[in-house]
Amino acid sequence: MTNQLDTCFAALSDPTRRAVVERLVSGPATVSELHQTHDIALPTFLRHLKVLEASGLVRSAKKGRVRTCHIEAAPLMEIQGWLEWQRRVWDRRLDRLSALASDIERNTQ
Amino acid sequence: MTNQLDTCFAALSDPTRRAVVERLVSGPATVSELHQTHDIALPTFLRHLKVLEASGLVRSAKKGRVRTCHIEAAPLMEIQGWLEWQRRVWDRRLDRLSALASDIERNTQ
DNA sequence: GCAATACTTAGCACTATGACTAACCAACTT
DNA sequence: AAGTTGGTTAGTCATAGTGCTAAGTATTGC
Repeated sequence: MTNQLDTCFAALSDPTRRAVVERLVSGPATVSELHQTHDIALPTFLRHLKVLEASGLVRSAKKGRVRTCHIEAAPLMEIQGWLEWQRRVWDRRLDRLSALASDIERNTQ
Repeated sequence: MTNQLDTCFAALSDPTRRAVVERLVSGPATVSELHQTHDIALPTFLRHLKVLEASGLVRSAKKGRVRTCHIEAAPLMEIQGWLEWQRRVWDRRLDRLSALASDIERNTQ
């Protein structure tokens, strides 16, 4: 069961790939444009792009000999959703704890 | 430069480890409690816990022979922050695009 | 003190990841 | 048509990650 969250989190665990995402949120770019700012061999960089595509975070299309990449919002939102869920549970727990604390305070007065 | 984001995203890319986080947001638990619900060998499971600790997402303390784990909110918030940042840039871009679209519409009328 | 409990360490196997080079293909340019 | 550009494939290497078993340590309970 290889989840979308699995591959997305994995994709974002690499600084090169996060940099690509950071670039793509402000608009599409070609492979060479993206590659320019990274000091690694092109084939290596391409593998990073493939990881991003496999995760669904990035899509691309080839026109002539140029491949243009753009970001896909949905997977990012899925991650946000997961985090939001954790935060909610966490917050509820803190609430319970502080409620408990005031209870104790009241009873000891 | 091994970033906190690197290790946190990597930690969360594994379903076993995400399950641990999901469990810990609702309160601390011991190693065996956490292990119970996972069908893997204890040493293997312990390595997952170590990955979580190394990332800063989980802290633990040993009392007697029992180790109790709890979650740390800060790293989760750092991830949320990064995502939020991407979303903001992305949204701004969409705004610019739709503004451009209405400009064109106006000019062609 | 002996046994059970709760981890912990060490070591092995296998797969996956991230880097490289070399060579290749396909589409523009001149 | 020949060369340049933009991307791709294939193959190698080293390291890191995930699973296991077996054996060890340190508390706790009887």
